[in-house]
Amino acid sequence: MSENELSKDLGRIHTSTMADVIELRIREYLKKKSFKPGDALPKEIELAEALGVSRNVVREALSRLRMLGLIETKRKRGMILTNPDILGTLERVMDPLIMDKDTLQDVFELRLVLEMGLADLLYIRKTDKDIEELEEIVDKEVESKEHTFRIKNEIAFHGKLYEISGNDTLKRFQRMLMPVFGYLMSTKTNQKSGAVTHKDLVSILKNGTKHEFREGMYEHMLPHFERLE
Amino acid sequence: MSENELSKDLGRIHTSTMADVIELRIREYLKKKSFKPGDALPKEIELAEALGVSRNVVREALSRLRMLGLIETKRKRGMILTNPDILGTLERVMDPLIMDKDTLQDVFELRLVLEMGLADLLYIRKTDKDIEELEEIVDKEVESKEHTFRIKNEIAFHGKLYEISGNDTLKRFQRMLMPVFGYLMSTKTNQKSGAVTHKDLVSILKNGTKHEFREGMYEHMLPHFERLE
DNA sequence: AAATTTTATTTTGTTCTACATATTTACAAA
DNA sequence: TTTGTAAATATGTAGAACAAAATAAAATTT
Repeated sequence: MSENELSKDLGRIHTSTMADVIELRIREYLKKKSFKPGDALPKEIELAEALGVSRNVVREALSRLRMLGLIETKRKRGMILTNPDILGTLERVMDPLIMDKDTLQDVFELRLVLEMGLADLLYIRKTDKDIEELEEIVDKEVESKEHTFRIKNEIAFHGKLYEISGNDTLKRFQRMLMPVFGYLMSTKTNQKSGAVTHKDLVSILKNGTKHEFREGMYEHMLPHFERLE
Repeated sequence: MSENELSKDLGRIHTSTMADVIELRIREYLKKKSFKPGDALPKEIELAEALGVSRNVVREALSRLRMLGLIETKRKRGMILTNPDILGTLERVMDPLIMDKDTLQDVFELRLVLEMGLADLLYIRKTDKDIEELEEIVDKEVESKEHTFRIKNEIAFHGKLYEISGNDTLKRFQRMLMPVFGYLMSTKTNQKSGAVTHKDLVSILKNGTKHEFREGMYEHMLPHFERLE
């Protein structure tokens, strides 16, 4: 692996392809001209000629922007700028099996941070109906001790919390983080959960203070936090 | 805008292009065959033939995967799967000027959640040197009351907090959220900050408890939280 | 004159061919 | 064993061509 060492020391040369360049140029162009959603972009041929590349290259770049949700194209009408789906691309790459170890750990911690920071939104937006639904979820917990059920229930409980937050982006984000979290859990031996149970958390959310909830959540997550350093 | 209303009610028809389909198919293929980073992909022509489309379409799809950091290609060696840069694409679309209102609000709240959930990591990882650096930052605050300086300083302070968290992904994520936050701040009239200052927070982080820090951060952010509902 | 149908036009979507370029592989030479 | 050279090969880029869809314009009917 001395070759790898060497390339690390020298720094890999990064010969970017035309599509890379053009993608950037177009994005810069849109920003510079302060395009807003709904505005029409130049035609493919115009872009190709203006940039001095083939239509093929332009299309590869545009294909990327289309994936990002930055633009939409209609057969004859041309292309228009659109509100991007900011999490759409994240979903494509958030796969624990292909992520490097450090990022995996980062995402694990990110989830803990989110969970701990959720309390304020919850206490602003929780309703009686939400509490009822949470109670339903935790009531089912005592019924089964089966492993697969426990996981499902874990997901249901925490998922519901994010739902209560009333923040769709946050909720979707959490749904993406879940597989990563689950993957790491499955690789680690010690899986015991904290002293504070889901049932306890619901009880606090119903009658306790925000501060108590935060402390409870911390205790609930304690085994995870204790592993950090 | 009744047309827009109508299309919203009916649900937009989603005529996906070949590149969309092929991109998905290739991603599914990689997952199904459980490709790992370093594994070589089939050649472009092989993919094109196997999928029954032109090489061009395949290239548009591959161009997307290349942008996601999922694959890397070398001139003759072919393509290999790589550890994707999970935040790379987020950076491309996290622009307050083109995001829709709801997402903007979601991201605003997301930042509050992160900030509130940060305490645990901070208390696990803070060092004396970190505290010193924070003190340096807040010391500069009293010097100038200029608007641009205040913003810069705000960024420096909160940025340093994320740095202390020792989580690169989190830090990078925060850096992306910053412009969104800044944009929303500039549009809102009431910009007064909380009763707890940066200086107070540093003092707590130095000598106080985790719990006190959380309460302090909440007070610091109070004007933002009060706007929520 | 207004409404409808037909035709023409335009722009993206897709395919195909061709060639340039870089890099591996194999082989030859020092 | 190392270095240099040539052949092979996969990707990168270009260009032409046509299909398909949606608009705009023209022609027709009412």
